[in-house]
Amino acid sequence: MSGGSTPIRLLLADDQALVRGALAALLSLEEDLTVVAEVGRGDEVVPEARRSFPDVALLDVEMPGLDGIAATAALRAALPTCRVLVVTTFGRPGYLRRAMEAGASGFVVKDTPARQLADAVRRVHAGLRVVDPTLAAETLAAGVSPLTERETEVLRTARGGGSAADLARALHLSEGTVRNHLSAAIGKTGARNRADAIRVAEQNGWLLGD
Amino acid sequence: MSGGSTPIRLLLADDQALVRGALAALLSLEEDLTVVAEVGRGDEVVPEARRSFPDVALLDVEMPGLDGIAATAALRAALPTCRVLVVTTFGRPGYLRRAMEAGASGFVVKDTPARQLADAVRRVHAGLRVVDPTLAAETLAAGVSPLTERETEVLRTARGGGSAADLARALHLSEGTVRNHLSAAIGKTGARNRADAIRVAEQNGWLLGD
DNA sequence: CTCCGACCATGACATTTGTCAGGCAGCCGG
DNA sequence: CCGGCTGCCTGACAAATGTCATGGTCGGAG
Repeated sequence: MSGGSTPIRLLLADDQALVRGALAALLSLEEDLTVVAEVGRGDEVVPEARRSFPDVALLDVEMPGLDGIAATAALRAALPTCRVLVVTTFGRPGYLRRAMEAGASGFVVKDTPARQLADAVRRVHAGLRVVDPTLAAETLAAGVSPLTERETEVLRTARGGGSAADLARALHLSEGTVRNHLSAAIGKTGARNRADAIRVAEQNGWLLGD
Repeated sequence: MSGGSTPIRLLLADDQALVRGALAALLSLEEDLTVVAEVGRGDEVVPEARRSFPDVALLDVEMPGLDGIAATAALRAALPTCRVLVVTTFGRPGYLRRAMEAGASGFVVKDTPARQLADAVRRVHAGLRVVDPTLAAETLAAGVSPLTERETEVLRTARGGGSAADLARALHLSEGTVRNHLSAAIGKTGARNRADAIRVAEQNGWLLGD
């Protein structure tokens, strides 16, 4: 399969060192793959990529510094020839959508069989797109976020657990306005209360952006 | 290090197939270690262990079927000679305490360096205990759960997101009583409201039991 | 036995939260 | 220009949530 040609150069980004190292070990077993860089933070992806010039970058979504989606966009801008394969724990529908919009070539969840990962890397490197079909269906079903910008912002701030008055102060709004945005979000998500709405929105990946 | 003696037999349990496979690849690089079984659910640990007789079991905490703590206890009861090393994503203070109480010999979080994992396995196999020192300190600081049995039960049920009336019906209590338990929990956790209290309790691993 | 403390349970009360109708600004198609 | 639409903001009202004082039960210490 690999012949004698140059191996595919990989960059790994995952905040859990153990997983990162384990993935490196797994992928290094393949003759046609070589891991040239590992980082543990999203904001280290581009600087490291500039040094090591990988062909494919495997990025986790949940990372400190910069999330995997933002890192994808930054990397695509800095090194357009480098393909991105997003490898994540949670198959949140919105994650897939955002990742593809940011320029990722593939999206794989961490409970896919280990043997398929190397193939996914090869396909991405060959210019193909790789997505979990089940997840793709869910993404289409869930659709794009129904939340308006303000609603999203309020929900995101509300994750901290503060009261409506706290949110109002943080966002420079009236307390009533905050409650109204929350109410709208509750209605749109089909939730029963504030906490529930936050859960639903998070599960669908609607709280990602800035 | 390994010489010519029999290698240490390992069982791996993690719900994320990719991580499981990657860990297997990582550990298989060591001459004195051999992975004899892999499972993706907590309730498969004991049956599989009865077949393959591992020397050390690496268990994740978050697993479907049976959580890693319960699996630890079950495995210790079924095969007392098999040591358990818990490998988890979250360094929740309560997790460590519960794991050790359940009979685990070691506790490692997934952002420890990959190279240390094999050593941890060897130490556990040799009868030593392995714990992340930072986490051990946090555990002592956080102390044992201050929540009473009922409070814990109410909080756990409240995770679903239902209203106080729903909880009252589910637990066969008066609505006022439910609110009172919640209020007590809020006070003890230092939280500002119900949702916040749930977060704090979860972070500390106080919501594990049945 | 009696007291004491811990836990559980309950209803009354104040605060917070969720809902609603309505006002304001921008934007688009006619 | 105008009506219709969407999103943002606000205050008033009803419903939920959180707090408190109180009483009941059980088990251990004195």
